[in-house]
Order: sequence, then structure tokens, then C-alpha cells
Amino acid sequence: MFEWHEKRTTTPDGVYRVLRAAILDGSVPPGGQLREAHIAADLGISRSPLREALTLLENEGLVVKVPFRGAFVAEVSAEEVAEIASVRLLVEPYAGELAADALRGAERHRLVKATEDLRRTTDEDDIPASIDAHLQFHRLFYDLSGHGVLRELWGGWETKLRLYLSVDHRSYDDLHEIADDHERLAAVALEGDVEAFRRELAAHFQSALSAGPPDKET
Amino acid sequence: MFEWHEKRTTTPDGVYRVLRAAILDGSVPPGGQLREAHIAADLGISRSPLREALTLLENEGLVVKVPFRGAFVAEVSAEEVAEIASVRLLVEPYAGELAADALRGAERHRLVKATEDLRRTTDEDDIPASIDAHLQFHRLFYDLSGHGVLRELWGGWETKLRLYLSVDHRSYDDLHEIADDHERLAAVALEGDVEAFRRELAAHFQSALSAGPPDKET
DNA sequence: TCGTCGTCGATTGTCAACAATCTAGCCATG
DNA sequence: CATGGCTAGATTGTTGACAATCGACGACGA
Repeated sequence: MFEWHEKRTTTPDGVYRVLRAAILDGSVPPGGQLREAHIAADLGISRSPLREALTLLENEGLVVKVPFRGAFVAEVSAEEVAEIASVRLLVEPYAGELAADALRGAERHRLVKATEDLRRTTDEDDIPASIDAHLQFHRLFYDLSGHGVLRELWGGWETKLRLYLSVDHRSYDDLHEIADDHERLAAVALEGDVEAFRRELAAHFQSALSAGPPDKET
Repeated sequence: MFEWHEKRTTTPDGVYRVLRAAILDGSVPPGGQLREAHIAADLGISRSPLREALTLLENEGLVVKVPFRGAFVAEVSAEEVAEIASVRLLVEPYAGELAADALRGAERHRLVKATEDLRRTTDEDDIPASIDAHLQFHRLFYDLSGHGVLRELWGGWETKLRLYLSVDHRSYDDLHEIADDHERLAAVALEGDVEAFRRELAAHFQSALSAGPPDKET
């Protein structure tokens, strides 16, 4: 039922990665229950390391544990994504500013590659790959900012965003527009124009979210 | 060696709170090792829930676990505090803006109380209480912002800041100045002047950090 | 027929023992 | 005397079994 067939993880926190991958791949649907005994048996390990991995995932916000009820994969709401976007609008331009030197210099090829990947995957309508490329693009600024807290911040958001995007493809109505957005973002980032970066980012969120939430169901 | 004598926590995540309190109280110095068997015996519980609590604390950044070596309480560096400050400078004014309505309205008394607490505790040179009041003051903006992600952000920072402040009192050379800073902060927050808030906050960090790091030891 | 209560099965939380690993001290050796 | 390997103790990681709790099914009574 899971897909660790290749890596055959031993026990430490590789379990964590396996579960995370399974959740993000959609092998376990949001709201679905994660039964410890079953998973532990499948992975050929005991429940202790599994519980540890579940605790990790709970802190990351990917699963919700209810006492004596079990662990369920979280459902990321459009509201939460919007909240994350509102904070990203504040910090991501700063990350871009800090990363500007690296982007213009030795690491420029990574930005170019990320942009090209996003363009190619959207052209091919390869949604999963485009999500990867999309997240990789934004991650770049945090990675190259040389700012540990910023990097940590993005790490906490990326999984949630990936889960949301994997489930909810509505925001991907117009893939080409997304590629356009990011080419403009890359351009202003290279220029080092923080304010323009913020504007482009806001526009990007606008187009993504406007396509987005249909109507509240909860 | 620990101080759960009052609450007599059973087992769930109360262990987590006990350990956290012990670390923040300085009962276990930064860098000190947390031996599972010993702690479990002291608390009268097994190692399983204890390990879970340690995992929680590791994610929170309060302890660092090295495989087969043990768990050690983290040492928060001045650099990390500075990084947190640089991000707070971006998001805290936003939190204040979102909280402005509540602060001017029904929840105004909480801001007044926090400001008074900070003034009183600094006047009395009660350092631990002033740290509480100080953190409580800033937390207020995040709490009242009605923004889940912002609140979560602050929650992740507060423990680290508290640990840093508990150990490193250098930034508390001039307690009165800190009280002054926050009275100005409260004033501009009530006015709803975001840019002024940002300036006051920057000045606050400036005065705190300039007093701060003596010289690198790591 | 509907509501309530008790029991059963399933699942999570906890415990104590076993295996794997690391550090410290000692002894032999160059 | 310094250095290398080795053994012993301590500590963490893992396992399987036991206890506590919850939800659901079914019987009973109004």
C-alpha cells in the first residue's frame, strides 16, 4: 500500500520520508487514517520508530493526531495557503534581496534552470513535475539567502503547499501564465529590485488564488 | 533534579511541558545532556513517552539529538536571534496592523496590562518576570492578529528567544530603556501607523543587540 | 419503532526487556 | 613515554507484549 519498495529504509527517520512521500504522492488521501500497526507491518518495523515519524509529521502539519483515535493526514485549507501567501509576500522579497548577489553570480544557472524547468513542464502539461519546478523556483531564494531562519520558514511551508497543490489543481488552470509570472520574477530578482519583486509576487498570488477556492465546505 | 513536584504530570505531552520548563528555567544548562533513563525514572514514567517529548522539543529547536549519542539542550546563538529579529522586522508590523482593531477595541486592556507589567518588572529589576512580560508584549500582536500562520511563527520563536534571554542577560543592561521602547511601540500600534511601528521595532532591536554579543566563542 | 445501555472488537498509549552503538579506561607495543 | 587496539560500562534504538480507551453493533425496554 505504500511505496518504499526501492529504498528499503531501515528505521531512523527514513520512515518519516517514506510516509511524507506517500502522503504527498496522494497514496493516502487527505483525511485518511494512518493505522500504526498496519503501516509498521508493511514497512517491516516496529511501532516505536513509526510513532516517532508520525510525531515529526504532526509537527510539520502534515498529519493530525487525535488521542486514542489515531493519526489522520491533514487537509490544508485554502485559507491557510492564503495566510502563508500573505506572509511570503513580506519575507520572500527580503530573501530575494539577500540572494541577489548569489543569483547574479555563481548560482545564476540554478535560477535559469528552475525557470526553464517550470516553462518546460507547464508546456507539457506535466502537473506533478510543474509543481516540483514551481516549488523549487521559490525555494531557491530562501536557499541562497544564506539566512537560516528564512530557509527553515520555507521548509515548513513547502510540504503544506505541495500537499495543497497536489490535491487542489484548481489554481493551475492557466499553467502558461504561471511560467510567465516566474520569468518576470526571475528578471526582477536579477535586477535586485525588491519592490518590483514584491509586486510581481503579489500578482502571482493574485492570479493563483483568484482561480482557486470554489466555496467553503467546512 | 527536575521540578514536576507540583503538577505530577501523568504521561501524554505534559512531559513535554515539564522538560520545556526545566530547560527554560535553567535547571538543565545549555549543552547539558538529557539522559533518557534517568529522566524517565525521575518522572516515574517509561522511556516511550519521554522519547516522544524529546522529539517534540527537538522540532521546536530546544534540544538537539545526535544518533546514539543522546539529546542535548540547544545553545541559541546570537546570530540566530539576530536572524529571527530580521524576520520579525518584516512580519511583526504586519501583525500589529492586523491586530490594530482589536487593540483599539475590546482587547486594549491586554496591551495596557502588558506594557504596565513590563514597566513594573523592569523597575523592580525582576529579570525573569521582565522576560515574561517582554515576550508576552510581543506575543500579543501575533495573538490578536487573527492570523494562524503568524501566531505559529511566533510560537516557534518565543521559546528560542526565552532560552536565549534566560542565559544571556547582556541584552538587558538597560532595563528602563526597554520599557521605554515598548511604551512607544504600544503607542504607535494604537495609532495604527505601520511604518512607525517598524521604525520603533528596529530601534528596539538595535538597542538590544548592540548591548549584546561580546565576541564569538564558537 | 425508536432510544438507551452494555459488550465486543479494534486501535492507540505505555511498559519492560533486548540489541546496537558509542565513550572511556586499560593494557600491550613500538 | 606515546600510541594503538581492545574490553567494559553506559546509553540510545528497537522490539514485542500489556493496558487503556474509543466507536460500533446488537439486545433490551418503553
